[in-house]
Amino acid sequence: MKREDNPLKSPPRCAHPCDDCGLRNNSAFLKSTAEELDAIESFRVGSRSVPAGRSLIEEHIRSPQLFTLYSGWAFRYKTLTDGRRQILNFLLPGDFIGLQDEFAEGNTHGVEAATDVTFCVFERDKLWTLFQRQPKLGYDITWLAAREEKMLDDHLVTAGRRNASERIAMLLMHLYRRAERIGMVEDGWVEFPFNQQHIADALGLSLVHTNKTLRRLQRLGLHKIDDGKLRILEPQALETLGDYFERPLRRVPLI
Amino acid sequence: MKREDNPLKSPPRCAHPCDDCGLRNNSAFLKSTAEELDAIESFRVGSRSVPAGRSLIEEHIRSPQLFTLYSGWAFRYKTLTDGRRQILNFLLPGDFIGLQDEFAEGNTHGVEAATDVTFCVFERDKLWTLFQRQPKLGYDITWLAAREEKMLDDHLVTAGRRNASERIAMLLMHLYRRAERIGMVEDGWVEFPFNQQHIADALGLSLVHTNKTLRRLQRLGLHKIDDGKLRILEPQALETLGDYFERPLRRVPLI
DNA sequence: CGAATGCTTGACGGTACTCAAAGATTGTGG
DNA sequence: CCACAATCTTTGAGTACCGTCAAGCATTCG
Repeated sequence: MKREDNPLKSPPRCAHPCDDCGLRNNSAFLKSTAEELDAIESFRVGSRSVPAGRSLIEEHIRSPQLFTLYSGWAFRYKTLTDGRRQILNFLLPGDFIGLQDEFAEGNTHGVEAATDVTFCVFERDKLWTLFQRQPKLGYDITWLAAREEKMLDDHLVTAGRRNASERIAMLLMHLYRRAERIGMVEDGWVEFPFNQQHIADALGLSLVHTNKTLRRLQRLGLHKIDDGKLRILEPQALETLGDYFERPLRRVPLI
Repeated sequence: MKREDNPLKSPPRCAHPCDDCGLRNNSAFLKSTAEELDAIESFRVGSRSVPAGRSLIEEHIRSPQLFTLYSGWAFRYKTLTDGRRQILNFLLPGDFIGLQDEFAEGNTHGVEAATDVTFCVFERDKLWTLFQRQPKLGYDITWLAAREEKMLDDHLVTAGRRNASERIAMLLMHLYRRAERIGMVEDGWVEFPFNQQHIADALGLSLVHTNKTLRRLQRLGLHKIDDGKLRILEPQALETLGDYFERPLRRVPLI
């Protein structure tokens, strides 16, 4: 008998085997075969939790492990030596974490929990074995990497070529759509555990200017952020302003 | 008897089989086994050339093919609907191109040749077959994707958190180091087929401001750009200014 | 030699940054 | 339960970095 808990709503636990994984019932993800689940199971070495504000991966230290986020919000970031921080992207349940430093010596990203998070842990050294045993899962991982690169492309366009209000419009729609896709929206509200410094660091803006721009869009009635939750009031207006239209989202593989 | 031409120096031609590939003699790349070469060979459907300034991949059109750049410089970019362009990254021989739109409907990047380029063409539909037949090559492709994502991370930090001179310092060092790695530096000079508009679009700056900043760094004696070639005069100064230190570069797989 | 492309420079303006300080909210300990 | 600290948000003032506009110059090419 499966427990089928939903990590998005109930307190997460992931001690159970992958074929009983609450996230896998989510319609945003592709189904895996029994053999694939088996391979994932032996790739996985356990699960961990980290409270909001703490690190999953310390910057500049190559983690010997890979993760799949199971519940909560996190983000990847890098900092310059004088402390300026850039958030690279935001992580939601199902996101596969850590592939980027497959080869880097130092100079790696950090990953921080924005809410309390739970995640599955995989041994990096077993990655190659996984590719051998189940090429399909290797293909899936590549697919996930390509998808994340695509998101980075969009963020780079944002940071490079959009002005402040366009940036904010783009980010809000992006995050909302992604959360919506995996069923994290309830009554039009999404959990939004980011403060204005996070938004500023993601968009390459200063805190003050972020505040003023955010406030202006909210006064215009385009969105609302309240009590750690986000609501989109005028999706079309925000999409047009940000010149950002989320393409139809396919089902995504889950490792 | 192998021809062993060097695509970096002599006029490129790639009608010959992969085990006779000029690029594979380059010490920047990992050696492949005979079986791998065989698999790559059957994955490949031919080679093509495109003159400077023309497209390898049209923006917004999902290419049914994947490429490996064989000779020359190219770049990936995206444009907003009002024409603002952002260059996402630069492509050198050995770079694998097109994985990013593995799933995107429209909304894809464009790829343009900066010099005359030659590249190998692969059938996207055969990618999965390749993973099955040679998981190692699948692993390599993932590796390449992760590496490119890492470069995007760095560019995002640049666009988001560095000022104009820091951006330029970072970009010049980045491009120089990458070109150097595959032996494209001769007497301290690298082919540099980019105009100031390219640099501006890569860094998220205006043309005018790019010009003034570039000029200032050149007057300071940090670098020289002349006749389509770049020379780094003060690598340390540029690295410090850009807060960007290229990590030791490993050998890279070549598909 | 005129057109096209790219580089350079100056003038001016605005978007976004910095500095500063005052609310608002939350958490903590006495 | 209140006081105080800590964190985050908000607002104002002044500034600067960078963008836009405009025009001149250099080089290439047909």
